[in-house]
Amino acid sequence: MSGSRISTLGSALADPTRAAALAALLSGTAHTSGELARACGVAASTMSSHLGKLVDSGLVRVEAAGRYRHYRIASREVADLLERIDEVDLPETATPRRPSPGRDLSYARSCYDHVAGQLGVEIHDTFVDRGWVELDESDPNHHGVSLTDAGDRFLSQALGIDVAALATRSRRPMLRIDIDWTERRNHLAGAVAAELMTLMLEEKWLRRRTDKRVLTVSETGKAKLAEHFDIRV
Amino acid sequence: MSGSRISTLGSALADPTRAAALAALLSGTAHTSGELARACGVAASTMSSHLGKLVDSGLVRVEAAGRYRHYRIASREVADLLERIDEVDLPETATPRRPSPGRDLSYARSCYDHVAGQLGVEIHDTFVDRGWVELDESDPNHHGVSLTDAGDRFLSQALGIDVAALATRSRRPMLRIDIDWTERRNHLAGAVAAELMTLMLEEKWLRRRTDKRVLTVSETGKAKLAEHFDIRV
DNA sequence: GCGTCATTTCGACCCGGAGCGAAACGTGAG
DNA sequence: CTCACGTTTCGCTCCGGGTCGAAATGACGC
Repeated sequence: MSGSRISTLGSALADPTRAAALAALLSGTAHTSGELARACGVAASTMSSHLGKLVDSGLVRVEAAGRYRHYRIASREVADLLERIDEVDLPETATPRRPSPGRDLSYARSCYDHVAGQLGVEIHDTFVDRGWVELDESDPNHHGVSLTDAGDRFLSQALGIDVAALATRSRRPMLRIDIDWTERRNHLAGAVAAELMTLMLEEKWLRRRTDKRVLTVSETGKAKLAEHFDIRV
Repeated sequence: MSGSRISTLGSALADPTRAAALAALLSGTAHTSGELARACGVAASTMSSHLGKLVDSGLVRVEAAGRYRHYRIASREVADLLERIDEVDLPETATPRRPSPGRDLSYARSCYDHVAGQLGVEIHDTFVDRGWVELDESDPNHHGVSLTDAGDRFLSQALGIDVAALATRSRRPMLRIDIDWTERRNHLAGAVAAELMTLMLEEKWLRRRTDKRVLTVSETGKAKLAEHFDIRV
């Protein structure tokens, strides 16, 4: 039955060490087996065993690279799922009141290759409010989100992102919306969102912290976010 | 770290018996401890232990009812998450080619309280194609989906569903879209979708099979689906 | 070829937890 | 009150799997 699928995936997620490895990989960057072993505080052999299970389960994919092996999350779909699991609201969990330490840590973070967290939500809202995105009805079977002319203009003139060029060199969807309807917190994903985060990192608006998923906003970033998105950090 | 949340939830899902119990509960109806024990083929004491863990994890909620105790999925959000986990495409899993036995079994099924599966997708597509739903921009902080006048008219005239009355007696969102962007398969959820499925069951368009999640389309249903939604089963 | 280094495989240990039956608890019926 | 029945708790067994160190494998550089 379908239940066995759930338990199989659940088993893969059940171990704290594997979950820590996945959390590290959720930054979107690949890591070697040794890096992950050190990061999670276990022996290399232990991490090797865990990574084997994660690969078998289909959550993680591995590429040979000389004498190293690079592990990464298998797909954006998997990354999205893991983020959703990480954020789902479990009613009975006595809600450990995470506003205190949680606010700063979760204000901005990366989800695979795009910006999520509160900052991701605010960027999304700006795109919607200013009419830079619209529901794409052109193809009846493709209820996606597409960039408006105004959105395209903003990206090229203000940020120097050439969406047309991006489309030619990347086959993935240009723009998606990762949605959490129950929380009414959406953020942008897809190639454009990935490019946007890359730019923010390269231009040093954002910096990765030691925990690779957490992003901090620099002084430059505060100014730029206010200038371009009217976001006050 | 956030990883521990994932592993906690993973542990709750890791056991096949617990997964089977969750699958049974995903039909949206409540079940007693004994029913679930028989359905999953384990002793009552074993199921009691599993249900205790599921309640502790926040996935399941329980209500005392005389000398019975009714267990149900904790929230729609949890049901949505479980459905997503159940359907996520794990690349390396050697994709067991599910079209053969999967097609019939998954054509129509219930997800908590609304119709999902291929039929759910087709109903959603009809609502979109005919302009019965639209992106709700009225409240800038509420990027939901709302029924258009045409949609409201269809529901009341063709099916006798009074959306205004529904809104007064139910505080939950009238309409949501459960989205799987990567698969481009969306289906309708929310109070209206729940009411729609209830009507289809009462009017015997659909019938629950022994596996409570699976729905079969009756002859009446085929005619009605063709008439109202132009869906050929 | 040989040493080095990252990684995986093997063997041994041990703890968590899934399973059952029996007994205890709680509620409803007579 | 007492019995019947659904459910939970307890005590127990047993298996799976997470952990490590040691040894084997595979690549690179000299």
